[in-house]
Amino acid sequence: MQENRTRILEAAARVYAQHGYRGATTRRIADEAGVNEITLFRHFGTKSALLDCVAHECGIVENVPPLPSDPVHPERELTAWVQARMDHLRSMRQLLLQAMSELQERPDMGPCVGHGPVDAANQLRDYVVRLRRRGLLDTRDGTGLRPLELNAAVAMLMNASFGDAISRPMMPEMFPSPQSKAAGAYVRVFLRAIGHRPADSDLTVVRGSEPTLVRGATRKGRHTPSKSITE
Amino acid sequence: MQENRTRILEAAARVYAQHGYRGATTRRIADEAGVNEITLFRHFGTKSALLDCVAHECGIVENVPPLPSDPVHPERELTAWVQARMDHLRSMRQLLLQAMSELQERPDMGPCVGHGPVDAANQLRDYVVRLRRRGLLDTRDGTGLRPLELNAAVAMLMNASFGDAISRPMMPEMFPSPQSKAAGAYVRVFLRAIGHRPADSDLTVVRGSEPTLVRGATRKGRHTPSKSITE
DNA sequence: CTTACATGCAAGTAACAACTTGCACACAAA
DNA sequence: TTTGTGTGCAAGTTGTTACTTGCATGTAAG
Repeated sequence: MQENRTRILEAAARVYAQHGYRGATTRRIADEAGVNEITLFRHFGTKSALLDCVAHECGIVENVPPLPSDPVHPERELTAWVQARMDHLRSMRQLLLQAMSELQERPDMGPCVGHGPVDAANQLRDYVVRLRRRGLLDTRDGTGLRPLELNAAVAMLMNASFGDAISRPMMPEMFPSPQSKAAGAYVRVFLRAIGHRPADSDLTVVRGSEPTLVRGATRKGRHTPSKSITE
Repeated sequence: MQENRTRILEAAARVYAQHGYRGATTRRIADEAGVNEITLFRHFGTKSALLDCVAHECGIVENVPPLPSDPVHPERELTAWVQARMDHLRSMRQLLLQAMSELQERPDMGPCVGHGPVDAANQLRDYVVRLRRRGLLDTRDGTGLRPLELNAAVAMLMNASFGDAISRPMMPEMFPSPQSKAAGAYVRVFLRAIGHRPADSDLTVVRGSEPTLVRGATRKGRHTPSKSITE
């Protein structure tokens, strides 16, 4: 019967997200949980122990489906992935902000911001490498991006989704609207930046009279197929 | 002789940036300022009044030089601009984090995060419009970016610089290294995404055998010269 | 010199936060 | 029934915070 324990943990996460460490008083947490303040101490001993538990149990959510190991339709796949990540980030917005602002003073909440973003960036980098191996990227000399720029592009897409999820509520004018189309727009900009050349099956989607990129020299860039983009 | 007043204000800004509103106790601020705690009250009355002053006087810094109204060398100009913005953001990192995390609970510090980023985004948008008017962007049908994607590209560059300045210390693996080359990399990715076609004078810089983008159809996109990219 | 003002120091108040202790009640397993 | 466990309630302790009052000091202008 540790129903109360989880109630307290969830309440603590909510209160912490809204008020920060110092503002998350034991009284407020107990009230939010609908539990006596003493019960809280009997379960967790101290306030910091309680918030440590919160930090360690909030990082395990991360139910964003991974990018496919076999790229078929990059725009569709990336858009779904970015959208899922943004939804997830939005749901943790306040908690992330608090954890980030207090990370220096109180590294306990570190696991909360944790490795999620870093893992996601690595995932995206690997995906781009796969795209390149499949010849889906334009890699002509003088045109193909060098590792530095590819990493920059990855960072830009990650920061776009992160910043959109975190900052849009406080400065909506800065972000593309409507919000529902932002993820797709970020992905299209990203693909264009890394020189994505749609496969033949995708060319039917193109609306204009001319294809998006110059044809020919199609499989020329294959000379460095196994090179990672980590410099 | 209001030397003490400014000393208190600066100390309050530092302490607030490090500890947040609740953690910025009057005692800590007074100690940091090397001033008796009572002096603080005699000057500002209350703690919240003091921090209000901090919020209103911290927004007036913003010494980032504007983008040139007459684009000549976009990569160079944008890189300098982005670099200056990142330096500025880095210097306000902790203060921004605190203000953002507490903005819901205590909008007093709102002026601190304020309109800086929004203004910068508008500046960048205007700059892109000028680039397009000058025919420096590839605007062929099916290739040129629609307003949604242009806004997305702008948001991505803004968020890249913001996220780099704010988040790099806590997750360095996510960002292109070395840090000193990040701004330039973001700008190159951005320019590539919005279809920047270097002017003839810039073509000498291109290292490869082929020019970056297809020539011809040079001034074709001029049919909508005055259209803003705000949809 | 005197007046005014800014500051420092000592002491205290009222509120609140993190806990503790002691006792009582309910309920379930032994 | 007994025993243990989880919970609630009342009250109190200890420390901190925001803020006040009263008084003494230095210093610069009149």
